[in-house]
Amino acid sequence: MASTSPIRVAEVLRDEILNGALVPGERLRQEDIAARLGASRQPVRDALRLLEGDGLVTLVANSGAWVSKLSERECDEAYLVRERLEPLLLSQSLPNLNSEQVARLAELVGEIESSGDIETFLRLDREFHLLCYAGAQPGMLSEFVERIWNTTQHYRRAFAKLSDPATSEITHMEHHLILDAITRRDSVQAERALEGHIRRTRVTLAEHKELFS
Amino acid sequence: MASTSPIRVAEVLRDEILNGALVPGERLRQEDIAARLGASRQPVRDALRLLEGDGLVTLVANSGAWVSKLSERECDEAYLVRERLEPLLLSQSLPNLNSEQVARLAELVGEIESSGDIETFLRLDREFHLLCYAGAQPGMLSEFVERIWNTTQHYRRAFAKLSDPATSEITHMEHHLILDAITRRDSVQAERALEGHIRRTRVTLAEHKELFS
DNA sequence: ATTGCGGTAATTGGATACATTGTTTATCCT
DNA sequence: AGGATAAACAATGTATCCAATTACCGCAAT
Repeated sequence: MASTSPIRVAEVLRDEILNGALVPGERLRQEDIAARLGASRQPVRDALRLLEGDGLVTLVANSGAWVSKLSERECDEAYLVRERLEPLLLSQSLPNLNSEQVARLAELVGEIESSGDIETFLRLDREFHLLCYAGAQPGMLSEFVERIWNTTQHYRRAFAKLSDPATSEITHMEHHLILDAITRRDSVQAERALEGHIRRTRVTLAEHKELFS
Repeated sequence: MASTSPIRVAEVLRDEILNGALVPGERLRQEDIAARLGASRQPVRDALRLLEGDGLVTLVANSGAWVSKLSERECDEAYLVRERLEPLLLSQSLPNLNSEQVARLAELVGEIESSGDIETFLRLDREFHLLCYAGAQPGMLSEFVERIWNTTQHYRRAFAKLSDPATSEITHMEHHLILDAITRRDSVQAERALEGHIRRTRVTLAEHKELFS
């Protein structure tokens, strides 16, 4: 079954939002997108509604569409929610993670540590965290978590750009601790390590108000 | 600023889904809705996308739209997420709840206890819980919570229909305990009482697999 | 120089017609 | 009678056009 135009258009726009080609606050004109992606305006409108549902686009009736921005408060809230939901998702995933997945997680921890540029770090970091959750059944919980990852992507990129080496070192240690608990199948410890990692990131992020100008 | 057709159509459909006029699994034909609500098909499609974003409608490309169903597992997951998120939301709300709101909560606890029919109970119960959160800033967290309340509405109705008096008595006591902690502005206790209430509901719900036939 | 108002242009909203896809029904063959 | 295939039908997807709304620009008044 081929996917319909709105879904394809939404995927292109979502990728562009996540990779930084489209930035928060940027205007999205239906006609521009339609011309660029070779569709008519109707499917583009449909696609924008899909992305609105994902929190990535803000539609204003009779005015237009914009890539969504997050205020500092909203970003802090996103991290508070992550602290609550991701350990739960990890606990659901852990019993079902197979040995290949755990081996890949170990590789990722190493690769993240030696990653040289921001984009590689972001990609690997995302892969690590989402792979931790891969053993869980798809559903509302994983949708919420993915939604938060997507809506905070821009701010994680900006944050990574100004992180100092000491903070990066802490991040790497935290990843090791999460991995260790996963490897030992210690769900309680894995949840605690993950919650602490997210909380420490939130607190560190709160020291950089200039990200939200 | 008058709201546009898709938003109005979505509101009507959302109300019908929440009040039980439309039930999970029911087919939603674009032409039927368009004729019934006096719009053309385009705004109806838009509205269905909006409701899809809310989790209330399931769209299948080239096939159609249905009121979403929840499996037993999904419903359990929704309650697990509630256990994590609603105490957080309550903690954000509590400092800002004013005395009128707290007085209304006290009224509601009484009204819920003396409610005679299922629909009144559902309405008041919902009002109680959402009013507990009214002091929090709108954002992702409150959107997630509202989304869960809406997607589980049908199952809460079905559950309320077969609840025995002993379970109802426990529910009323739990409401009292939540109210007491709120009245005293004891955030830690309020969160605990709420988490326990939700968890006990989840566990009780899990004993009724027939709800998910 | 600033503010307010009116008109116009740009863009979005919605209706309608045609295209496409999936399901159902009818027909043919074994 | 049962299965396979083709045609018809129903519903969704998309293109196009007209309607409606908002934002912007220019001009006049203070």
